[in-house]
Amino acid sequence: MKFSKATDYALHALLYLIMHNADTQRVPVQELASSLDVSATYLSKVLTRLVKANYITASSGAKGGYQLRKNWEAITIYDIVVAIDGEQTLFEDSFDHGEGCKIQALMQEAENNLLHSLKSKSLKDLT
Amino acid sequence: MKFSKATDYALHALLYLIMHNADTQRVPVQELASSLDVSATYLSKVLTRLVKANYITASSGAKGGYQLRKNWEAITIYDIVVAIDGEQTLFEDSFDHGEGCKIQALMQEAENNLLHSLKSKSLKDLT
DNA sequence: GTTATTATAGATTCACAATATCTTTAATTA
DNA sequence: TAATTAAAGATATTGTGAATCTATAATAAC
Repeated sequence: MKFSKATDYALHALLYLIMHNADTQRVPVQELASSLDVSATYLSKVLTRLVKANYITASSGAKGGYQLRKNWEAITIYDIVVAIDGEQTLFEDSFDHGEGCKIQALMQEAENNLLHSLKSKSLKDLT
Repeated sequence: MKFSKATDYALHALLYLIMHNADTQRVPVQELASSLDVSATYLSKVLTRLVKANYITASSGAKGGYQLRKNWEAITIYDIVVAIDGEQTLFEDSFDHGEGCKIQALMQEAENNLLHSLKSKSLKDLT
């Protein structure tokens, strides 16, 4: 019952981009990695998922790096979590008790409260 | 970002106890394990945590087994989760950004919504 | 008391996924 | 062409949940 480190890395990297006006500038992963004091190649792997999901852009070559998209403020925390960790549900019931399983219903409701909260917050709220 | 199987096992074992009037009768782990089709020794380890936390009782020897306590209806799902998985927080921030870290605040709030929901449901809601 | 039954504890193994590193390749700029 | 940077692939490392096995302790029935 934990979020992944990768999600933590992603959120903090995004925060760095936001704080450094990276909607107009590009930031190489080296800079991000040393700022967070984590492995650059691993962080790169994480950020690539955000690129794939179209939440940030990346460009190779000199003066390249990662960059926020224009609409970055609207991206929700939920979006980031899903892009990194996937959509796996928090509670996987090993027992198939069918529709009426109250345990599953109950856990599902709790999880929905979490997800709803994550959906209600966006990157704008980090500023 | 998942609950443990152990919690799943525990909840379903409790449900079995509830459904079999185990507030007056004792149910050996063998019966529970075969009902859920899981390892008996492992399930025993899980249930022992509930015993330690005083949510159920156990007695050794012939005619022994696990039994609900009188006040079982008031036990919340949160209680069970904590007894099994511990109180570890869902989001462990690797970066110490101090009090003002908005990422942490935000994730904490989302997590609180989950926990509040788990606290608002009790074993009585499984009946 | 003896035997059978049951939970508990300890040690250990197993399996798998997250995390991390290394190396190569592709893209881009100067 | 040379330098810089992201992406991809392969592989290693690690941590830990899950599970098993064995031994011990407690209890009931006889």
